[in-house]
Amino acid sequence: MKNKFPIDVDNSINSGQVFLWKKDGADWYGINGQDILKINKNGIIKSLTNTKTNFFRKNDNIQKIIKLISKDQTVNKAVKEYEGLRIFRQDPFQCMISFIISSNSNIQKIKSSLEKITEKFGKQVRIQNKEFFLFPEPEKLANASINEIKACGVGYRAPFIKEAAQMVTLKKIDFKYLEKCDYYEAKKNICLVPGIGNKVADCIMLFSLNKLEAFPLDTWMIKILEKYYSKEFKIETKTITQKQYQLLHEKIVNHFGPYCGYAQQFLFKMERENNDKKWL
DNA sequence: CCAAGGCCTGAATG
DNA sequence: ACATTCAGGCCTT
Repeated sequence: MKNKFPIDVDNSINSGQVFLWKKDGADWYGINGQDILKINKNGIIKSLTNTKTNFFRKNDNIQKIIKLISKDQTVNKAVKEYEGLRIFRQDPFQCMISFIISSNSNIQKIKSSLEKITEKFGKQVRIQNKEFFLFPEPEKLANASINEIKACGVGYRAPFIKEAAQMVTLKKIDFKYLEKCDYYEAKKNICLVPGIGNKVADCIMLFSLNKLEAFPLDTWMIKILEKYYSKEFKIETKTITQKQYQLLHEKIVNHFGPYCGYAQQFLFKMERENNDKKWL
């Protein structure tokens, strides 16, 4: 049986949601927490450590989701252009650290920092004659010194990373719980971590905690809202304040529906590509 | 509640 | 060359 909605692997990987993926020939290899994933040219995903994974979010009814978000004409255009773009379900701890690092940075730099972190703190493994570094366990980063973390090029975010890892080891952040509770409760909790504000929290929730109503509002999305949605979502203030972010999000869920996170991913991809932004 | 400024870093820009 | 700007924000004042 052929999948009517195949995943566009290249575009999905190059859409700013994951950073530790490398292409080798026709195959992609990626680090996902303590797992190594391989996606072949036919789009078949496999865990090289034989771990159960739902990286491709196979429970999403993508047909229904795309139908719903495509009611919006701009999203509809983006969907047609990047049909196979998908949201992955990644390891929450890795996702959290990745997006703490992402703030006020750029994709190349995020990638380089994360690679250094895996090389310095992650377990080295050899599988299928290839070398990999897993993502470090929370304990490892929680016990690292600020300077060791800084050596990975993360700058002032180093103490955030350490403290975030500590909160995970101390169960002040419990990903299992955050997955179960609703969007608002999860957000309230995750924003207690230093270095995590509205935008980073939304990324973590959308990409790793199964919260498809998360709609990360970064500078690009604000530009998009101003460009295509100046009537629907009027931006009142110069900078997006806490209050503004909340109000905007409510209007956005109302407009795009409960799967607005997918809408965001399509819009973001489209606008970045239109501006010739590099992903690596 | 909002605006403004600082912040690590390194690639890109002038 | 060398200085300045900018990059998928956050936090403090």
